[in-house]
Amino acid sequence: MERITKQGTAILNAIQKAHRPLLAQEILEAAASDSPGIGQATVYRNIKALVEGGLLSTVHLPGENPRFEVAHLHHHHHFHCNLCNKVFDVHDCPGDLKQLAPAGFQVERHEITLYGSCAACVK
Amino acid sequence: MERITKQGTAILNAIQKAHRPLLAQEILEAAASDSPGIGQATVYRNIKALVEGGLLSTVHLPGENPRFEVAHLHHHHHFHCNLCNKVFDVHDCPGDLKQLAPAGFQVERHEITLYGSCAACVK
DNA sequence: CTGATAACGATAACTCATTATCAATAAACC
DNA sequence: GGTTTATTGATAATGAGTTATCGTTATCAG
Repeated sequence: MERITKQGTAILNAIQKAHRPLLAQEILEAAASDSPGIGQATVYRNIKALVEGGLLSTVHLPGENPRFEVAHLHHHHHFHCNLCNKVFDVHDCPGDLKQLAPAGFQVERHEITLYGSCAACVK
Repeated sequence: MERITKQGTAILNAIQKAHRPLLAQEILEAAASDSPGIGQATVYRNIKALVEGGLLSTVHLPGENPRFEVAHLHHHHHFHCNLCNKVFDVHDCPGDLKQLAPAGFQVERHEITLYGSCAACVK
């Protein structure tokens, strides 16, 4: 990705504007409004390059395809809306969960996924 | 699954003895010690029937293939060992996490995955 | 403006888990 | 034990997501 292209700009823009992790499919749809006719191969190519370049991070939720969001270093979690299936960042965290693990287990990291209805769907 | 077969018994036995969620591949390997030469199609067939029959529950962890464990009703979480890649049940829970979500979001459920080293790998 | 070539789009190919097919085997009722 | 047929095992097929291919297009350095 040495050159600046309309498609690449549309992809990065779509992800930056979303403020939430997007599926490859969602990125394609969002980027298509800026760059009509954009191909899915282009989306995958650009995502891959952006992840490898450290600009994006990959978000895995249980039983879901990977989503992508702008890499931000601070620890956070995710909320999956059961109605619209969108995923949102949750910036709060219950903190240390080491004490949950059985004796003898060393906890290095944790992932929390909340499920329910997002603000837009509750209305 | 109207008949009791050596393979079916080996599969259910393997899962019951594991006391942790197993991948289809792990079930195949464990059942093979009771029933050598057991085929993977048989494992998938039996797993499917056991899940549909309510005896097994499916465990999805982020970015992982489904695992299967004996269905038990109580709320619990999971621990994924980074070294041996086995998954263990975590029977403790921090409790209500509704307050983590942004304002306007309704939390119905949560999933927690802990990552680190299991007791066997720590030694 | 022009040439070199990176990136694109369409589509074929690939990966990997899972499911379907089907002849052979083995439960279970007689 | 014999018969029926559910189940098995080997393997082909499937499905969904992702990646490779390749001719075409468009970026950008000169």
